[in-house]
Amino acid sequence: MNKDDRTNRVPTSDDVAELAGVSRSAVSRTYTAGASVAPATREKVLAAAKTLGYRVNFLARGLSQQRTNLVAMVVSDMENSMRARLVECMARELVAQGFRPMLLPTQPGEDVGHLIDMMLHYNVTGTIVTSDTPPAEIAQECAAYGVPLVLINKAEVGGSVANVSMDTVAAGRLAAEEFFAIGCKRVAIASQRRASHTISQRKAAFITTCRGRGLELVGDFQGAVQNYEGGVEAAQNFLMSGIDVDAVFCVNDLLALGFLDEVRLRSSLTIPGNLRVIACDDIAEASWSSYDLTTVRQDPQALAKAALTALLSCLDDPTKAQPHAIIASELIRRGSTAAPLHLQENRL
Amino acid sequence: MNKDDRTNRVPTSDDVAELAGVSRSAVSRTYTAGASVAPATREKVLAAAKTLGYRVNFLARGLSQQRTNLVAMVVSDMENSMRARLVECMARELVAQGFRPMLLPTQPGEDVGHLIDMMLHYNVTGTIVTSDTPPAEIAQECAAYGVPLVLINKAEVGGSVANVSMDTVAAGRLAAEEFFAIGCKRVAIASQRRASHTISQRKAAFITTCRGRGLELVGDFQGAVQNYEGGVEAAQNFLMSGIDVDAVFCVNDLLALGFLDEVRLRSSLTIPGNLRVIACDDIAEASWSSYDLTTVRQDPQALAKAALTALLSCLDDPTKAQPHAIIASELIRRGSTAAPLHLQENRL
DNA sequence: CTGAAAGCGCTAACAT
DNA sequence: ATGTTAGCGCTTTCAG
Repeated sequence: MNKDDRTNRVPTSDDVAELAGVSRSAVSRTYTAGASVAPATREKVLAAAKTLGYRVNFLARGLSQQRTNLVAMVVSDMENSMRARLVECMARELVAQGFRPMLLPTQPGEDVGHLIDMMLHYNVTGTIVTSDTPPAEIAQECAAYGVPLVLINKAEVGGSVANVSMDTVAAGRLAAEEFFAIGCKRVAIASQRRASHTISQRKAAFITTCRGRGLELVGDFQGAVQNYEGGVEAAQNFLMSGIDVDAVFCVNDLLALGFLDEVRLRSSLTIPGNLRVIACDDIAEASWSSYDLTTVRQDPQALAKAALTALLSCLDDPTKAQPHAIIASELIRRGSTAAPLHLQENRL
Repeated sequence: MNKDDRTNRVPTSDDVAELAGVSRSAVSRTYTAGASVAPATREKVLAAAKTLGYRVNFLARGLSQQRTNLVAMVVSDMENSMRARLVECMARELVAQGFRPMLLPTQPGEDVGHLIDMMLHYNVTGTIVTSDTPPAEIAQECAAYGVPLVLINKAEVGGSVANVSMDTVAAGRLAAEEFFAIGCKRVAIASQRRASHTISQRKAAFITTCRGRGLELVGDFQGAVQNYEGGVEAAQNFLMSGIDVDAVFCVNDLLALGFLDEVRLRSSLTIPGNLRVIACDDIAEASWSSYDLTTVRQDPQALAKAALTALLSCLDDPTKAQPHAIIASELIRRGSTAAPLHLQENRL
């Protein structure tokens, strides 16, 4: 009567052991890859577990193994569908590899300390950061507590932390090359005021290539934030400036959509007739027929896979050099840069 | 030398106790709300903890308290920015209340058993489902293992499970009322083939109200899925049908965007000139100037808050009746239903 | 108010 | 191959 009042409780390995007539260790071994259990006992255990509805408690396991397999995902700005996709891909990859993603949303001005607390309280096995949050603090704490950290599209911290990012240099270059190829002469940039490292790199590469190709850079029109509204604001600044421009390089798709909408709403400029536009990311909206935006694709799945590989490498050997991966960029040509007819013929 | 080789390890309550010259219990009590600790010892503990960089290990705590505060969020279809927002809001709410969201992405055809395994392995304190995954299995398992479950926008299971949803009936009604108010006569629906419960309710309410107001329902044009491509497909079916229509009710915004784009691309119909459109959700894209879509707002934050309230209620007293909440809907009037001039005057 | 001791569910030496 | 034992880090009676 003492042991049987465990009615309706979630079963433990003890319960299974008892029912199967073996020891707790036997049960444990049954669920440990590469342990030595006799097929017979293994069967008994599995049978007992099945009738009881037993599942290993990973938290208890984590406690004794010192490894929870919980991975913190620090994320901000999920409004941007690029971010949302990345989060989804990342979560999928993690789950597929036996990890569990703990979603930690941040906001730009938020207290990072709180975030760190949360991860450390739960003994996360690793951390992945893909937010606009300054990761310096996080990096420091993670290092102090021995938690592997992987940064996605955030190289600010320098070489000291594992990171994975798209090829930002190629992105800027591809855009400039394309503008050159379709015969543009006077180009501009649409960006956000407080540019991140990624954005600065894209811009720098774009500018360098423009110089090399003899394209004249006539302006950098900015919005406050890197989103739709930022694009609207950038377009307003562009239109007010009255500057004559052939082509605009937008630092990301979401901003580009706002830019396009505002230009079409407030001016008589047509795209690609009077103005060609290239952006970065290739979010779903970019391919919608209202936008049909030429863009430099950033593959969220590839990014997620690479991030996981980096994490595994850190886990495997923490003393090893921090891995750095760069995901190839690819130009996706769409309507916003449809070439003038005489050039289209040339390109056949 | 035996205890001091714990160099560079993450500190435990034992370490803190030793440094503070108290027992482990004292340390524990310091971090337990409403425990009785002398202010003096409390100070000593906090000081020691600070110098050591100690944080309570919530997993170990969870093990002894039988409560992890981990909450599983089962999510599918994050492409839809409504979902992405909801996930973000939900995660924020959870974190704010001391829970930690474990993100479990699913895909339509995926194995639910695997999902359940994952939650149960980690002894989640609760589960929130906002996916298109049939929750019947999940509901069953959660009930079997005593894990509180809250469904968002999924009432299929009936009254047996806690759920929170927007007012779908009002949504359909508001749309129909508005079409009536602006003088439409022949209305249609754009939807997806395999309609969920939510969608069916919206449609039913729309149809009922149309009947009541004497609006003629002339068709239900469908796409395969409830997304942009589904909207495109629905529009193609609509255009091919050649049926003359005043107004179209789209079952959600994302689908509406595809519908609008395709209609504008493939026909000479203008919106709202020849065709008025109302949808549901009020995602960010709906307000973009390319779309300017009238829609019935679904407030993700309110939904998230309500879901959390429901979860807390279940946690508080599992025997209590499962809470059901309905979030009010609101019609957001935009350009896609701009009324004819003579009616606009009437409405001043 | 405080410390000792038992226990949460599991794993990992160590014997056997 | 299997059972015994000693933890993993923390909370919580129970004495004092």
